[in-house]
Amino acid sequence: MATLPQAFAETSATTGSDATDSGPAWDVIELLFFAYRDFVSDPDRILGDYGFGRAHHRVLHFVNRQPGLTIAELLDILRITKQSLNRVLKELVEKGFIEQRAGVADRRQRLLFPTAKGRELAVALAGLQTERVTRALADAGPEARDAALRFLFAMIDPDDRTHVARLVWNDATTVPR
Amino acid sequence: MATLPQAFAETSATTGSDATDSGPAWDVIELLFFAYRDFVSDPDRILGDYGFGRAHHRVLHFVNRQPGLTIAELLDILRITKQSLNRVLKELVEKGFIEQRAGVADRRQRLLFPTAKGRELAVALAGLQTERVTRALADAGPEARDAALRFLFAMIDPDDRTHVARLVWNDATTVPR
DNA sequence: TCCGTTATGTCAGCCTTATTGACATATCTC
DNA sequence: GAGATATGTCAATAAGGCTGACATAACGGA
Repeated sequence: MATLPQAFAETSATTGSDATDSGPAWDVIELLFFAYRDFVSDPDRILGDYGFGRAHHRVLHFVNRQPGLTIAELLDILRITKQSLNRVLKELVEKGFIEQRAGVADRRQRLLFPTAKGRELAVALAGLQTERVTRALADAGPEARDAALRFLFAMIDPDDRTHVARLVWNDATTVPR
Repeated sequence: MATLPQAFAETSATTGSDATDSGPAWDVIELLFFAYRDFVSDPDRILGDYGFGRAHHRVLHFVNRQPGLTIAELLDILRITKQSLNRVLKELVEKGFIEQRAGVADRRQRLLFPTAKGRELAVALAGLQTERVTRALADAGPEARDAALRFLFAMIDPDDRTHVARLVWNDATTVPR
């Protein structure tokens, strides 16, 4: 299991796990920064080969995970403007990684689906990140997994948690209604 | 304590905590995305008032945490080019949030220090993020804290962990050598 | 059927944050 | 004194975001 520096244990023991107002949580803030910095850096090389960036990755990821996703749902997940989304989405469609189909019940909607090529790339990218995650979980000890997931989930805006929970844990694909 | 959806418990029970190659770790990947998305969004409003962006936040944060930081060290932490750093750093200096002093032993170095104003802003921004972190840790249960920290630490590139550990847990300020 | 609303697309312009490449200056070290 | 190092700077470019305005098609209720 991962060994943390002595100073870590001290801080941990001193402040305990209570949420006393003992100043900023520098350690958590910084570890989140560094963890995320390295986490998103993995896919970069592959993405470069296709002329894609991180924005494309995010779009492809969620379309792959929720086939039939609408533009509006995607905008809500990514929290960007439709103009920004449209640029990267257009490129993903042009290069054959994502397909659009008109909604069945509501034909104004454009439902987004990954192509075979799109699924492949999405899974390859997720694979890279999974390597890091898996190694980290192994490193952090068996009991860390649930705790880490609970922590990450609790970091999300309360209003959004139901929505996120549905995205993350419902395998049910978003099918044209 | 935070209640996770039924599906979470099922996945958790099914896959256990072993690192069997059971496909991409979609849940961890996505929770990291959502947690970080909301985590960095908190300071945005305040930053806007000063005409600053997230890049300024990162620079100010680490200078405040490591007074006497050199340009080279900052570049290594942020993983950006010196040109990118210089733009935001210049603005932070011009607006009186950061001061530069020549190194004592090596006068080529520019040591970076926060001003009183700089410390205030850095602490205010960290305070916002600490609120979220504290609430999340409380939500996730007392035993989650150490596990979450171990997980985040283990997500960092192995080569970088010693360096990060020094930054995060050594309270010793980086003093002009 | 008509009308207001909704889902999406698009044009134009702008900002922030990053990049590469080239070159300059001061200082350190041998 | 010579080469390496720490930093600064100019110029051009790209990626990814933004606001605002306007267009189109389809939905849905009166």
